[in-house]
Amino acid sequence: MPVSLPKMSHPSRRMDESPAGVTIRDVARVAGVSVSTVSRVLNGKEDVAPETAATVRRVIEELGYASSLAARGLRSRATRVIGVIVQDMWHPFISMVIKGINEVTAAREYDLLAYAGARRSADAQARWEQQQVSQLNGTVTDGIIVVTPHAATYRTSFPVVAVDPNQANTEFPAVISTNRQGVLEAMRYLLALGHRRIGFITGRMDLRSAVRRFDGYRDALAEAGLPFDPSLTVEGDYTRAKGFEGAQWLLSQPDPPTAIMASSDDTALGVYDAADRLGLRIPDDLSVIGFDNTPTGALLHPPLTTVDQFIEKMGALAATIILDLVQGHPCETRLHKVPTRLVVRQSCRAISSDR
Amino acid sequence: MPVSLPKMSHPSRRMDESPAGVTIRDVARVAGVSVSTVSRVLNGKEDVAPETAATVRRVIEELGYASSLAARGLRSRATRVIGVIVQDMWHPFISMVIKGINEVTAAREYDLLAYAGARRSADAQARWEQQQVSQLNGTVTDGIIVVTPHAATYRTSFPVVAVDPNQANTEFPAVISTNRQGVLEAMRYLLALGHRRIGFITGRMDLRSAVRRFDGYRDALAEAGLPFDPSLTVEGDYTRAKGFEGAQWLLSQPDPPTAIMASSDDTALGVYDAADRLGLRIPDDLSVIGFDNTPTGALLHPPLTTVDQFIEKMGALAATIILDLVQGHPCETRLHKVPTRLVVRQSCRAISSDR
DNA sequence: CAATGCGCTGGAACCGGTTTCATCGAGTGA
DNA sequence: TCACTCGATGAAACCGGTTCCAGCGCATTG
Repeated sequence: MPVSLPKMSHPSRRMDESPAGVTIRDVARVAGVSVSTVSRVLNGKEDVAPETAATVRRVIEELGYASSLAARGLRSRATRVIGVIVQDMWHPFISMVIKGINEVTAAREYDLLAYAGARRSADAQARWEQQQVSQLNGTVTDGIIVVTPHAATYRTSFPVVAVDPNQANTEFPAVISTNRQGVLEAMRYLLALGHRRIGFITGRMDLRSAVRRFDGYRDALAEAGLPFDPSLTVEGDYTRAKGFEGAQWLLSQPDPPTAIMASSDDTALGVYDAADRLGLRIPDDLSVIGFDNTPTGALLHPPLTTVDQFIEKMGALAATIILDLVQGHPCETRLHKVPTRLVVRQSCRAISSDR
Repeated sequence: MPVSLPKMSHPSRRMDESPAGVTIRDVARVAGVSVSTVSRVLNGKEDVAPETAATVRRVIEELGYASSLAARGLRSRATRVIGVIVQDMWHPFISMVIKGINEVTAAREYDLLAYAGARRSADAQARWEQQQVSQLNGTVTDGIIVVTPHAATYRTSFPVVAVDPNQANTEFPAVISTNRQGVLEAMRYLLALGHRRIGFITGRMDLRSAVRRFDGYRDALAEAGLPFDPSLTVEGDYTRAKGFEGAQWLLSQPDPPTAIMASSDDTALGVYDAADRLGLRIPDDLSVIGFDNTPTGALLHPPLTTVDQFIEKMGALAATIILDLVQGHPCETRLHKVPTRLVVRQSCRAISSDR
């Protein structure tokens, strides 16, 4: 080993500062082998002498070395990482999707990386989303799952799957739930209980899911031969506050509804608030159905009847698809629908026959 | 432009496949400039002719180019990304911490990247955590916030902050809440209401936070001159199920407690379950206090009195610290405490004087 | 008119890994 | 003994960017 090498390297690595931590070259130097050999040991290649491998492994342990994710992915197109691009990591829906994703990725020994950007204007969001996909992929992740409400109309050269996208026809595979069908079944249940005046509070109508749920409401009325009464529908945005507002308006009309179909559990929560404020008892004076089946719904008094859209299952399905895609199996179908199911609890009651 | 270049590049980039998407070299070639110039435009350097910059920007737009996060971070030590290392991204506590972090990072125009690993054995977890910190840093992120219950005793050369760490003395700055003080104040409240037999359900006792809360319980008793009765304490693990079990055991004792201090809101939820099962009414027959102030606590019947530990604020504080660290401002104090506050709702009642 | 300065640009080194290719030494069969 | 094979290893190219440095053309100045 030349004398000049330590002289050059020590001052710059030990004394001054080590901004990048310990690198593969440090390991190679200490172990007295080349970087190639260290790399081979790291990746478990066959043709390394056992005792050499042992030495290298010991040095790696001593120095606390870990290979840089970025540098690795740069050359060899295979990090074992799946990326998820979201807006709000803490939102219950997204949180549950991520949980579902993680269960699948963890089982197949992939790591999970969720990316949330600094808040931007609404129109910049779509471009940003595409940017992130490009930024992460080809370098940091093997495939990406997009869970933002914004469109996904651009094309990419690497695996991407969308969960609950805004557009119906995306360029890449999408996982959605049967929004229309879910509301349809909930409505049939209410109609079977004898309800005829059923109020509806919409979701964020710029989102496709909200539109489809509204479709389900109207289709159910048509199916039952009831007219669509616009005064029984108010616009919401999936939030509790809007649910409260909307329900209060609906229930203070001259001929108020006997049941309210809410577009989300949060919205249903707002309906509970309004009923409480107006002195109405659920389900005696008012039947309520939500949508999502979030954990809190079961805790309400009375427990909320709701449409389960199996959010975790959507995430799990998206993860399965992306992993198949990553491993080269092409995806046959573009649109994957996860069926919804009505969860009957105690927030609805059959209407008395005197009406 | 030589004829051979397009001939060489087209088949390999357009026809066959483009695994890496469009690179900076593609942009340079199409725009007729060097990669250096494209890089300068990307980073908004001054000394580029306006018309050249405009051309490059147009080409970037046309090709939908986005620079690779990994490659960029490799050379220039500055991605505007903060990393968060967690176990379960969907856990309410962690979810709220992330929300708090994101509010600060977004305001200062940093992106956020949460990393969750494939599930590993408990002992492998600590090593894994250190691995991830090394993997991400120096390449992908500028600084890292660790939000895992596991220790954090290793040393690093780059900015790391821990939230609610298991160990009291970590190598790097930590953000914790005043667990002992929080229970202490809750207990004073119960004692002021006249309760003398107060049950306690612990958290996961391998976690420091649980130990400190237990300390608060005993200190409050000592302060009031009451003896510590071991039969009034049962071990839990922060979950609803254990809360149910523990409360059921406590309440079926010969001389049951009139109030139960639960180590978490989830645990308190289990206490509600047990009370319901045993036909006890809250707060008439039993007073309950939780810890955390999760959103669901306010939805319970009756609304849960609990100790707010300002989880979001903990995240925000951690983010502030890490950003200061990243920007070179050294951190004066090691341990940052976020004070707790008692949130009084309707799950407690003054005990009748006949006892 | 030559020298200097300046705005702009391209070439090349570099970041930390992986991968291909070449080399070296030992064992083996003719 | 020599050519050949084969396992183990090191040197160098490469991934996609950034940044340092040199060079070019042109205007200014002594």
